[in-house]
Amino acid sequence: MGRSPCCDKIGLKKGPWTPEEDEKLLAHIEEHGHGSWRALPSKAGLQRCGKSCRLRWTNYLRPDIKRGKFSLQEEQTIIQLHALLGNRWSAIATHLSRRTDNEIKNYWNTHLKKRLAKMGIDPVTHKATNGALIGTEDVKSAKAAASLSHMAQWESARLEAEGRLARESKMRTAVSIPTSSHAQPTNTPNSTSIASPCLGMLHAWQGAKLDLESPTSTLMFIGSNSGMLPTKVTTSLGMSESNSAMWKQRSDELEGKENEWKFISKQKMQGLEGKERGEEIIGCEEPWFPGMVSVAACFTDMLLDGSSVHDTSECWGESSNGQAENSSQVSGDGESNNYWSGILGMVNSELSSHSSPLL
DNA sequence: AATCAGTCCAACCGCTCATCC
DNA sequence: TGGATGAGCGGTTGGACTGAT
Repeated sequence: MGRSPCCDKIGLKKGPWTPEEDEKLLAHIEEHGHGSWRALPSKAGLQRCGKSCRLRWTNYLRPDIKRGKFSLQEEQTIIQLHALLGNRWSAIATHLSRRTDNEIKNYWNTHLKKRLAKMGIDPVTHKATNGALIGTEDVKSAKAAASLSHMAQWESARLEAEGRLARESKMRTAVSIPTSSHAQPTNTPNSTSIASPCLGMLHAWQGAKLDLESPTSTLMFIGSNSGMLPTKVTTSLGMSESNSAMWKQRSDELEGKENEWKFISKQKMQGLEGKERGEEIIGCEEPWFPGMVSVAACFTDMLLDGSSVHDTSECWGESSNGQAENSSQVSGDGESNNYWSGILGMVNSELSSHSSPLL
């Protein structure tokens, strides 16, 4: 079963990377792109296996990686997506701004999982460990839980479809980008990792606007399966036209971010410490896409209880300020307590009572 | 100051999937 | 069609770091 480790070859180094190795890898990728990872080490003059080079690049050296503490919104997004997707870190990472799957996985295992467990929530099932749903024990909640499970499958399938679209798009982009020493390395994760946090949702929205029957469209699901399309909602995700413009603008900004590529790489090459430079240049504490979590909260709110579908444009209006107001949004009217409001409320209260390092 | 336990995270390993021939 | 190969993903490990005793 499986192949022998690629690093078993004699003479290949393992373990922590030295600054010199980082510099070699960066310089080579900047000039040539990574091409075949297996062939890269010899071309770059590294005594490493290609796999090790790829991991070092994708998890650490890539200039578009955002480092540092996770914001509250990022935490909430991770929790929500984990409830929907499970340990599919790469899928979760596509919805978080420039975070690597490895970083998200580490953060989940070292912080969020423990925090949920501490609060009496099973980090695997996202249910209270006593088996009862948070805050409720009635039939309605059980129904909602069943609904969540079913809808999570839909969402999972939708995300997979998005992923395929992203990969196809990336391949097309890689082909169309002119190859030169100044071009972004082809076939790197950057083209998607930069834009993906909102592109997934954007695609869903755009797809919904263009084709209401799209299999990857959330609207198709909401509309055709439950018939719950809110009348006040102008798009699948409850986006007003003004917010549509905001999204368009934001996506344009995202594309502009790619232009920072070479600049950031060069600064790293000048011997500046990667972490500091990365934060200084890239790091805006503002969430990459401020509406993301609010939308997710509204979406999951709808997932849990179709009857509670409300004017989701509220979420968009609120989300534009980029603040973490989710708990108030998803907490509902008090009677329709749902899963997310339970989790997010508890997370927020936990954070505030323990003076979270994020605050 | 020394020791220990807990935390954090970069890196590795093994597996699966996709692609090519 | 099936084997070989490349790439990606998720689980796990090990060492550095930090705080408590």
